[in-house]
Amino acid sequence: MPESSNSPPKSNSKKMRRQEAEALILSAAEKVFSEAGFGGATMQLIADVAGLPKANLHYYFPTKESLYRQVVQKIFLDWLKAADVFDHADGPAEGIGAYIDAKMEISRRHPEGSKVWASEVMHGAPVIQDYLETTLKEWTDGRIAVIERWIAEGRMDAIDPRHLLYMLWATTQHYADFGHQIATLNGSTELTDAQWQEAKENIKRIISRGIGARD
Amino acid sequence: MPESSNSPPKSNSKKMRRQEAEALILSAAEKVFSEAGFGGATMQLIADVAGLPKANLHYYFPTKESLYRQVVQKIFLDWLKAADVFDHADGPAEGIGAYIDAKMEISRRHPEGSKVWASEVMHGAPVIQDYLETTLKEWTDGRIAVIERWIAEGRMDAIDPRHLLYMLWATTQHYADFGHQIATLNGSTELTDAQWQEAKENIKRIISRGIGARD
DNA sequence: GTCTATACACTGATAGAC
DNA sequence: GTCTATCAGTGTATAGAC
Repeated sequence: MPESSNSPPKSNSKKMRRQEAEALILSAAEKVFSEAGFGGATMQLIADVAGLPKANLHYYFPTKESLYRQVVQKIFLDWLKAADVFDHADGPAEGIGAYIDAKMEISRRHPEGSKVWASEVMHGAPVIQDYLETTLKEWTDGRIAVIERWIAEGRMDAIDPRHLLYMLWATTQHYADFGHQIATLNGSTELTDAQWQEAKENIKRIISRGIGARD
Repeated sequence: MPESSNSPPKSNSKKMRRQEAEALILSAAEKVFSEAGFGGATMQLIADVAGLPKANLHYYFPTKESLYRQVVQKIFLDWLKAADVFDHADGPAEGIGAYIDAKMEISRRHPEGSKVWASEVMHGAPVIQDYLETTLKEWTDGRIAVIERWIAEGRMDAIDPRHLLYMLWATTQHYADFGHQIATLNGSTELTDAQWQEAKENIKRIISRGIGARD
């Protein structure tokens, strides 16, 4: 056995260290990109947050843009996965309610990702334009079909599904993207558990009644 | 009359030129800041868009940050002024409906301003934190009082005014801040007049019914 | 007031020792 | 694989001619 390239322990260990390093860098990058934007973020600052020398970042991610691209991709996939609750529901109040809960939980637990996504889209989606045109468009069309079925079945009013989805995205992501403004208006304090609960309940109630959900 | 500092024509002419130049620069800066973010924007690019040499920008605005500050301030004031329709209304459906119309019109006509504002808040409002704590807080408290009066008068359901306002801001500004995503999902075409009208009607209908407006 | 030329700092990226 | 030292390029800001 002259070949050692397949020896499991060493290979695994190497892969592990690489994955750990990449995850560490991606996490630091998400934080810095969300706070400073792509242009305002520096590789030096990301390296400092990750606790690594700057050159290591360029070893794992050749350019600043490639690092940013992976950050945005990771956010997009997490976000899509969490959105699947939409399908496992009988009617609009249940499905949309679960979707609001899921998205509000993301806004609360991972506001950085939401901000990076918002910033990317606001600047014309230079990096993830293809995702918008393919994956996001397909997901959206699928959800529109579900909503149209609910309408056809008389389970909710005849609301334009597209504008309903935009309202759901806007309202839930607002609590992440504009979290600083909300906290300031809240007496410069982060929302409490109870206030997050109130926010969810208010949104679900307004939208559920607003679309005439009857499930 | 040895003093000529008060001579109206010359003084006016000078002031006019200064105001014109400042307005030109502010307009170019708003555009560039909204497309590239504060960190991504360069004084050179703003100068090119304005059609002026770079040094002229520093003559009218000493630093990049001072220029950015004035852009954000201008947006904030325009936005506050347009929000006053809230008060000249008898009930929630009329007042909130007019507010939605006004904010959607801003999103449509001045999406750049909305994006700059969003970016500023997302990055922790480093420049306009004091506005959030004073002017915006006062405006918000005033509108909360109006909504609470409507609730007390039985003109709408007992919705938390704060979360209702956040929903209004989120939904209307989404059409500016995420306009690129919406256009992409619209077949890579900007929304037509009719689609903007549909958006407004859908939002007003969902929210008006969602809060049980009875005016 | 306006513009050209330039100073000075910083950034992304890399070379090369370990 | 990891890190120090460094380069080339670009950014803000200013000095000084006009």
